[in-house]
Amino acid sequence: MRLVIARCSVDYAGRLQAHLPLATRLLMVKGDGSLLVHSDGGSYKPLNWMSPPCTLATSEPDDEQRAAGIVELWTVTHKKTADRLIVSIHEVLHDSAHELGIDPGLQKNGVEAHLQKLLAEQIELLGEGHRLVRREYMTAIGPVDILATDASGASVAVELKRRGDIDGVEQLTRYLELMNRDPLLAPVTGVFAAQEIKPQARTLAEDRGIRCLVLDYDAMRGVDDGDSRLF
Amino acid sequence: MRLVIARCSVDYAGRLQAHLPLATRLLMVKGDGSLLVHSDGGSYKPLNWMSPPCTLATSEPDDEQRAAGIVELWTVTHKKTADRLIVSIHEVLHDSAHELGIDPGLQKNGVEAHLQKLLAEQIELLGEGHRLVRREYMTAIGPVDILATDASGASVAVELKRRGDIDGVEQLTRYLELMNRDPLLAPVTGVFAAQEIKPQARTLAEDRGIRCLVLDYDAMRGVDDGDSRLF
DNA sequence: CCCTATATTTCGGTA
DNA sequence: TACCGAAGTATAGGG
Repeated sequence: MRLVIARCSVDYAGRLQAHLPLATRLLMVKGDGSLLVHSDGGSYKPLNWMSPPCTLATSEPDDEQRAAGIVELWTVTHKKTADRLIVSIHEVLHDSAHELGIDPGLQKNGVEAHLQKLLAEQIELLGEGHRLVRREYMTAIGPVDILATDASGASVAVELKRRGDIDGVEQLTRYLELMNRDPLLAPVTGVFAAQEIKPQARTLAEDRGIRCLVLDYDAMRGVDDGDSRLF
Repeated sequence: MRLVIARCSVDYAGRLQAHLPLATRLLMVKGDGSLLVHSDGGSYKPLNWMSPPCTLATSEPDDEQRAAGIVELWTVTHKKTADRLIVSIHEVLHDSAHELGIDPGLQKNGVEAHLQKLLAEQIELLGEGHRLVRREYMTAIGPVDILATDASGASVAVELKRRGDIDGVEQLTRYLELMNRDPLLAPVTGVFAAQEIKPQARTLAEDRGIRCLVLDYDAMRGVDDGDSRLF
C-alpha cells in the first residue's frame, strides 16, 4: 500500500462526472491498484475512488498543465467499464509504501439473522399458543422469514426487519397474496415484526390487515443464554 | 490526519459485534476523531471503522495484554450511541501526522436528475403525440417524476429510475392509485422508465398494466447539446 | 430536525 | 456467474 499526501485536484468520468477542486488530500493506492482519495473528515466513504480491477498510470504534465502548477498526473482506468479517474498533483507532501499482506478478514456476529433465531426460539412473542413451523419457509417468490401457526392452528407468515419500512410491508403483502392461493396453507395472516416500525409502514400494514409487532432486541437477547458477548 | 501502519487486532461492539484477527493494517485517524481500519485490498469500505462524533483514547496494556504482545490499546467511543472500537496494537511500523485543512468538497454532474431533464426534453420517447405537463408533479404522497399527456390527451405518470427494480413499480402503483381517484386527472396510465429494467420488475409492472420503457442514456445525451463533457 | 430516496453504493447470500 | 436483499450502510434533498 502506498500513501501519498498531496495537493491535488481530481476528475472522475464514468457513471457520472465529478470534480474535486485543488486541496490537500490523502491518496491511498492499494495493492490491487485501486485508489482512494480521502479528506480529513466525513465518514468512511472517500471523496472519490476507483474500485478494482483497475490500473494506475503516472505521466508527466504537458506544458500547459505544468504552467498551471501540475507536477504529475495519475490516470486510473477501470479494466471493465470505461470509468476513469484523473489526479492532477500539484505538490507531494508525503510519500511512503508499506507491505501489509493479505488480511484474514472480518468475523461478524449477526443482526437480523440473530433476531430471526431469537424470535424462532421465543415464538410465543407472536401470541399465546403460537408454534414454529420453520424459518426461511420457501415460496415461489422467495423465502418467508418465519412461518408459524396460531392457537387455532391457522398459518402465520412473519416478515422480520431491523427497521420496519414500507418495503417490508410490500414484500410481506406479496408473500401473503401468493400463500393465500395455496389451499394447504390458506388462510394465512401476516405479522410485520421489527425493532422499529416507521409510522408510514405501520399505517400501510394495518390498512392491509397485517399485524405489527415491535421487538425488543435487548430483552430478547436477555432471555437468551447470552453466549455471544465480547466484553 | 494521522496515519499509522500497525500489526493489530480489532474488536467492535455496537449494532453488531465483529472481530479482526491480528494482521498488518492501516489505521487512519481523521481530524474529527473518526477512525478507519483499512487493508490492502477490497473496495473503499474499511474493514472496520468508527464514524464521528467519537473520541479516541490510548492506554497502556495490562500485564496479561502485554504478555500477549500488545504494546498499546486504542479505544474509540461513539459520543451518542454505545458503539465501541478497540484496537490492540502489537507493533507500530509507521506513524505520521499531516495537516490537510477542510476540503472544498465534491462537485457532481447528474445521474437521475439528468435523465429526468433529458426525458422531459425528449418527451416523445414516450410515444408520438405526448406532451409534457410538468416534472416533479406533486401529490399527497410525494412527487411524480414526470406528468405528461398522450396523443388523446389522457394523463400519463412516469416513474424514472436508473435501475428499474420492484420498489419503483410499487412506488408508481401507489401514485397511480392516488391519482386515479382525482376526477381532474383520471384516467392516468403509468410508464416505468429506466436505463435497465429487472425482469421481476417488468413482470410486476406489466401485470398491473404499467408500460415499461428502457432508456438509452448515451443516445439521449447524444441528442442533447452535449455541453457537459469533461474529456 | 426528521424522513425519504439515491448511491460510481459495497457485501454477502443463493439459484 | 448473476440476481437479490441487507448494510454498523452514507449522503443529499425536502417538508
